[in-house]
Amino acid sequence: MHQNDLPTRITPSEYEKKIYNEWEAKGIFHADENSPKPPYSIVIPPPNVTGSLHMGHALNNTLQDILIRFYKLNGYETLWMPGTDHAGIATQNVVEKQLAEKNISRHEIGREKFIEKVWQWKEESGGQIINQLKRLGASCDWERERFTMDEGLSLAVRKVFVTLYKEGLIYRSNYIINWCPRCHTALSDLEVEHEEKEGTLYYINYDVKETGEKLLIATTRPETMLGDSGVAVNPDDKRYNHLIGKTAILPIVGRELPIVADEYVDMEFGTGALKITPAHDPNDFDIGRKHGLKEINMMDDSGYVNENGGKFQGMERFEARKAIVSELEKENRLVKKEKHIHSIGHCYRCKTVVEPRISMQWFVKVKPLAEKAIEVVKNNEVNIIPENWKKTYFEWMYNIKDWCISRQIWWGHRIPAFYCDKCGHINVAMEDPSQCEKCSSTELSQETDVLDTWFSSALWPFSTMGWPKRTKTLEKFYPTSCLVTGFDILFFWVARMIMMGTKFMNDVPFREVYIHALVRDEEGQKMSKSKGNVIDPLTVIDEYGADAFRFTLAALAAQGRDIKLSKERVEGYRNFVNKIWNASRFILMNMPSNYNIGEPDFSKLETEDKWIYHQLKITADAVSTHIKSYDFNEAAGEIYKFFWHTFCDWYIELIKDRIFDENKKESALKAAFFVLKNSLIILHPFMPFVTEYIHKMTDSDSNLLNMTFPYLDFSFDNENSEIETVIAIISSIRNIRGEYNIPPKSMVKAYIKTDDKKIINAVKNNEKNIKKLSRLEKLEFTDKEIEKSATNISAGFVIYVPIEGIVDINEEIARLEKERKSALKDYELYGKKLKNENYLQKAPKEIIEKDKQKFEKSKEILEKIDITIDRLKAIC
RNA sequence: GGGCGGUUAGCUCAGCUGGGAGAGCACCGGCCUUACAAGCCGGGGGUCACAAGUUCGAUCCUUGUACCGCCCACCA
Repeated sequence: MHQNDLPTRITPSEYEKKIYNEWEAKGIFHADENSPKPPYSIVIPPPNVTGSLHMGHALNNTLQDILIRFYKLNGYETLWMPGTDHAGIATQNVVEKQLAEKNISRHEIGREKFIEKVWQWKEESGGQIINQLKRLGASCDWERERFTMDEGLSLAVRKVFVTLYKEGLIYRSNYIINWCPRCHTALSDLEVEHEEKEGTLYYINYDVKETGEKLLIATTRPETMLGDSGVAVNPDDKRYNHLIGKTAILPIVGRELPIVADEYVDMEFGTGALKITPAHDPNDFDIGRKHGLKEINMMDDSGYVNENGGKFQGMERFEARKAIVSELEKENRLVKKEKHIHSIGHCYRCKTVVEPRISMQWFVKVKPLAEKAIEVVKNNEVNIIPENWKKTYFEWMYNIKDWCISRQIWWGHRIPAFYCDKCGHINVAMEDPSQCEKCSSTELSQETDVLDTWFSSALWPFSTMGWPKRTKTLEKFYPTSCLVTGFDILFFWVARMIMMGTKFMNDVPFREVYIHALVRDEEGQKMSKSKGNVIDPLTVIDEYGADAFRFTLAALAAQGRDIKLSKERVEGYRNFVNKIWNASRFILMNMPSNYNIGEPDFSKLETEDKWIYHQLKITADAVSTHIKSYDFNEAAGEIYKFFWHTFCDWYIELIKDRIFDENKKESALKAAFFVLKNSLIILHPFMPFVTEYIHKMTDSDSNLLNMTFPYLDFSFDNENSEIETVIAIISSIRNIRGEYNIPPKSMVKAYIKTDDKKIINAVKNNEKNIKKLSRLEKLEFTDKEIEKSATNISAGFVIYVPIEGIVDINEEIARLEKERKSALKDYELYGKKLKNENYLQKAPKEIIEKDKQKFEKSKEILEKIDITIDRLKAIC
C-alpha cells in the first residue's frame, strides 16, 4: 500500500452506513437463546414510536451499546432487545393535530377510524427512530423488535390486568383525579407537572346564617365556590369554635354550607377558615367524604362552567374566575387581594393547567406491589447505580398512592372490562365474554377507556421476551443484566417495572439499574423545541461522525445531573478519530502487501515494544474495570490517553528508525500492529465504525465484534525503565529547545551528567538508544562538560546544552532560581512532614515511603540546581 | 414544607472509599519534522465558594453560611 492511496482525513459518512448494513446483513447482533455462553441482556427504554431521536436517546443508547459490545467482546451471549412505545396521549395528540389541520375532530370520524389513522401514522413514521438508532450504531437484535401494542405484548397486558383485577389489586372507583381539560382524560399524579407561580389569594366574606356575623375565607380559585358544599375550621381554633355546626351562606349562589371542624385546617394560613369544594380539590374531597358533604361538580370536561354554575354556565374556567371576582366586588364581598405563590399542576403532554375532578376511574392498588419492590432494592437484588438514587426511589415507594390507570383516549390498550347492561356486573376475563358471567345477559358493552401507556411499559422486560408464554428467550435472558436510563423516568417506569417484574415473574426485571444524567444545551437549559435550543443528534453525526459523537457522550457521562453538550467537545473527539485513522494509516502503508500478520514473536521484542505492551495491558485492564463499574468517562479517558499520548506520541516515534530499516521493519511492524489491533478492540465499544473500518483493511472477512477483549497475560513490569529514561532525556532536551527557541531541525549537543547506573546503561553505553536519540531529537552526546550551557535538571541527571552566543548567563540563572523555588517548596513541605512524630507514627507506611522518595527527589534536584547556579555565577 | 445535587484553571468538567489538583477546549511561544496542521513540541494559569470542626494531614469526612439547580408534597 502506498501513502497516496489513503487520504489524511477520514470521512465517516463514506463508510458508516456501509458498515452498519454489513453488520445487519450478517446478523451479528442476533442473540441466540440456545447459546452455551453466559447471557448478558439489556432491554431498550422504548422510545415513542412516532418520535425522533434526541440527545437523551443518543446518550442513553450509546451507553447501552458500549455495554452490549463490551460484554460481547468478553464472551457473553448478548441480547439488546429493541422496540418502541405506543405513547398513548402523545401520539394521539399528534394525530389529532394533523386532523385539526384539516378541520376534522376525532369525534367526527369515530373511534375505529381514528385508531386506523393512528396506525397509519405509526407505519409512516415509526421507522424513523429505529433508523436513527442505526445511524448511531446501536447493536440491537432487530429481529426481535417489539412494539407495546403488538399482539404478544397486548396479550401480556391483558393477562396482567385480568390477574390484578381478580386479585382485587385493580379496582374501579369514583374518585378525585387530575383531569386535563384539553386532552380530555384523567392523568396519574406523576403525569402532572407542578410549577410555582404567583397567583392571587382572594379574601371573601361569607355570612353565618344563625348569628349574622361575617366569616372571612381565603381562596386562590374563587370560581370553584360554585361547587362549595361546606366550610371547615380547625377544632382547636378559638376564633371559630362557636361556629361549628352552624351554617354559612355561599355568596352569589346563596347555598347553605355546613360549618365543620377538621384538623386538616391550618389555623395559621389565610383566615383559618377553609371553603370546601369536594368535587374540585383533593383535600376538600377527603374532608367532604369524612363529613358527608355534597360533591357538586361545577365544571365540564373541557373546563367550562356547567349547569351547576347558574348564570356563569358556559364560561371558560378562567373567564369565570374574573366574572366571579368582579361580582363579589360589586356585592362588597371581596375584602382584599394578596399576592400568593403556589404551585399549579400542568398536563405533562400539553402543558394545560389540570383540574382536579371527580370521576369514575380505574386504579391499581400499589401498596402490596410496592412492598416487594422495596425489598428487592433493599437487599440489592436490584442494584441502583449511582447509589444516591436509591433514597429517592425509597422515598417515593414508601409514600406511593394508588395509580390511576384509565385514560379517556382511544389510542392504547382498551381496558378489557365488559359491563353488563342488565345487572351492571363487570366482566373481566382473558377472552372477550359473550354473556354476563352473573346474569347471562348478552347485552354487554366494553369499557371505552384505555390503559395508561406506562402500564404496558411496566411489563417491557418480560413482555418483549414472549411472556405469558414460557419462552426460551425468557429462560436465557431474564432477568436482564442491566437497565440504562435517565432519572426522569425513575418513577414512571423503573419503579413500575420492578413492581410488575417481581409480581409476575417472581424475579427482578434487571440486576442493575444505571442511571445517567440528562443532556442539556451549552447554557444548561433543557433542550426543547419551544426554546429552539435543540441540537439534533443526526446533524451532529452528519457533521462529525457517529464515533466522535458517541465518544463525546461517553466522556461526558460522569457529569452529575446535567450534561452540557458543546460542539467543540465533539470536534475534539472527531480529531481523535482522525488520529486513530492516521496512526493506522501509517502502520498499514508501511506494511508490505504480502505481509503476514501473525502473533508477534516475543523473543524478538525490543525494549520499546515491551514497554508499549505493558502500557497496553494496563490500559486494557483499566478500561475493562471502568466499564464494568459504569465509569464510562474513565474508560474513555484511559484509552484516549493511551492511544494518542502513549502509542502515537511516543511509541510510533520510537520505532520509526526500525520501520525505515529494512532489517528491522518486520519486527517493528508486527509489534505495532499487535498494539493497534488490540487498541481497535478496546476502542470498538466506543467507536464501532472507524475501528471496524480500519480492521477491515487488513481482514475483510471478520468483524471486530467477534474478537476477544485483550486481557494480556504477559508482564514486562520491570523492563520499562530504559524507555522511560529515554523519554525523560528527550523531554529535557525539548524543554531546553522550547526555552531557547532552538529549532527542531538543528542538531543539539548535550552533556549528560549522572552517576545513576540505569541511566548510564540506557543512554551512555547504549548504541541503539544513542542512535534513537540522534534521529528522534537531533541529539548528539558530548563527553565534555561545557560551561556556557542551558541546563535542565531532573531527578537522576542534569543535561547541559552548550549554545554559543544564545545563552545569556544571567537569564539562565534567573530561570534556575525560579525552578529552585518550586523545588524548595517541595523540599520544605516533605522535610517538615517527615519530622512530624505524629505523622510518622500514624500515617501508613506506603505513604511515608512515598513521601520519603518525594523528599529525596526534591533534595536531589535542589542540590543540583544549587551547584549549577554556583557554577554559572562563577563564570560571570 | 421535605429531599437530592452543584460551587475546582478563562470556558466545560474529571478527581473512584482523606496523602498536597487533572483533561479537553481556549491562551502564549516555536515548528508545513517523510502518519496526522483535525497535526507536532514547549509553556503560563487554581488560597479546590466561605467559615468552623475531626485528623499527623481535608478538594475529599462533619456542621453551618451563601448563591445556583432539580425532584417530591394536599396548605386553601
